[in-house]
Amino acid sequence: VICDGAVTHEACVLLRGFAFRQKMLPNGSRQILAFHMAGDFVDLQSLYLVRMDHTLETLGAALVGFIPHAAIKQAIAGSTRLLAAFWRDTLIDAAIFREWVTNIGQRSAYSRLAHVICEVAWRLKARGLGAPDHFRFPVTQAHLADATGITTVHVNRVLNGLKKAGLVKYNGGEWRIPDLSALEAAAGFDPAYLHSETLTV
Amino acid sequence: VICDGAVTHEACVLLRGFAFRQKMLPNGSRQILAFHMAGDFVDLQSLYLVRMDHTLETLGAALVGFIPHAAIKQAIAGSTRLLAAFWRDTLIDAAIFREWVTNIGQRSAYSRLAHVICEVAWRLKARGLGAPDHFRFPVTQAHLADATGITTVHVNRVLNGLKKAGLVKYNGGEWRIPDLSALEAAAGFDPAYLHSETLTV
DNA sequence: CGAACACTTGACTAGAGTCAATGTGTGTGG
DNA sequence: CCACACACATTGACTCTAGTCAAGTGTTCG
Repeated sequence: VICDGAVTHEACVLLRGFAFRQKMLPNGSRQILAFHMAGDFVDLQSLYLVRMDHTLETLGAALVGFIPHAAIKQAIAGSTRLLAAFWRDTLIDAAIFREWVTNIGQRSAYSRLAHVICEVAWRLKARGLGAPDHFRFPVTQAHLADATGITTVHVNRVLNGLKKAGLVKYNGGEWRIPDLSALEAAAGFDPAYLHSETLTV
Repeated sequence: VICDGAVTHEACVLLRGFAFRQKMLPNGSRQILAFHMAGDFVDLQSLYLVRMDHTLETLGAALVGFIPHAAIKQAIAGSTRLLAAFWRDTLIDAAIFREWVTNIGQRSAYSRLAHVICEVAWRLKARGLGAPDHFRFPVTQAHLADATGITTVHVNRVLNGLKKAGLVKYNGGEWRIPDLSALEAAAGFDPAYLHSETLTV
């Protein structure tokens, strides 16, 4: 959707489907920085960070809307509440990055994977997408590998471990989580960082 | 300075010294999320993310100022430029978190350490603190370990490797970098993510 | 049908962790 | 002023998690 290094004059919104942000390294490896789902104001940061420092890509078919920066700035100028909501949105993004740093830096491969799945489950739930224990999330194991900083081979093994432990079931992009709290325990997941508490605007 | 879970009504600024953000995990391990230096508006995010999801701590002696949220909001309401500058600041923080995710997720211990040191060197330079090849940065090896997601023992070994390669010299919080571009090469460092280009307010 | 892609599995390797001991400098109190 | 404690740094020996290499097995799709 938007490439690393690009200079943009409009922000984009994910209307349907999924997307993710990634950085490519000179040595060919890739780090996935975040996953996005329908309803995410994916690129608000471009408002003041005009040159992209990473790439935005969709995860399968998706519908993306673009809004000129000028229009957003005008809307913000007219509404303190809107400003607060938008700024807050970018701050939550940052909070999620912080949690990812922690996830990748401190947890075992097993917990890391569980954590990423928990996050997606929670965020989808918060948005009312999919059932509480069953949702669509079309990632390949290679995506999960690059998101967690482990290799695809190891993702495969660890994911099988999670499956054998009865914590997740997945099949072609369809995920089932029979017992979310058990998965959270395995992940060391604490949803506080998602800041989904009532807005204090 | 501010503890995880706390609810604040003022933001803080680092006037002198250094600080860092960290998350503690239930198992006792700790992840350092960012380092801050004199002049950083350390806690602007608290403006709209009132409950802290991590802890802010100083690195040795430091001077910290507090500004009530109400005062900031008032100032922002009166100046579009100020709003842009502040928002931008939090967005750069997020950009740095993204780079850290990449750093920890994809690079070797050797490059990771080099990368953290490069970042500090660049940010100090941008702010005119210390000489280009010589600065003060009072971290212990344990701090570096928790920042990069490796153990203190391994930090010690890797840091010795960097020292033997002639890339860094350090002594009780004093750092010397004889050849920054060589260190950058070892780190795979690209300063683009710091977004220090001229402000486009 | 065959190419491309995702997933799986096994065997081997290596980078980093763990455990444990020792060194070194600094500050404090008797 | 020395003894001691403490925090930080260093080193060695061993272990283990995760990476690498390589060979399959589906499965989809033109």
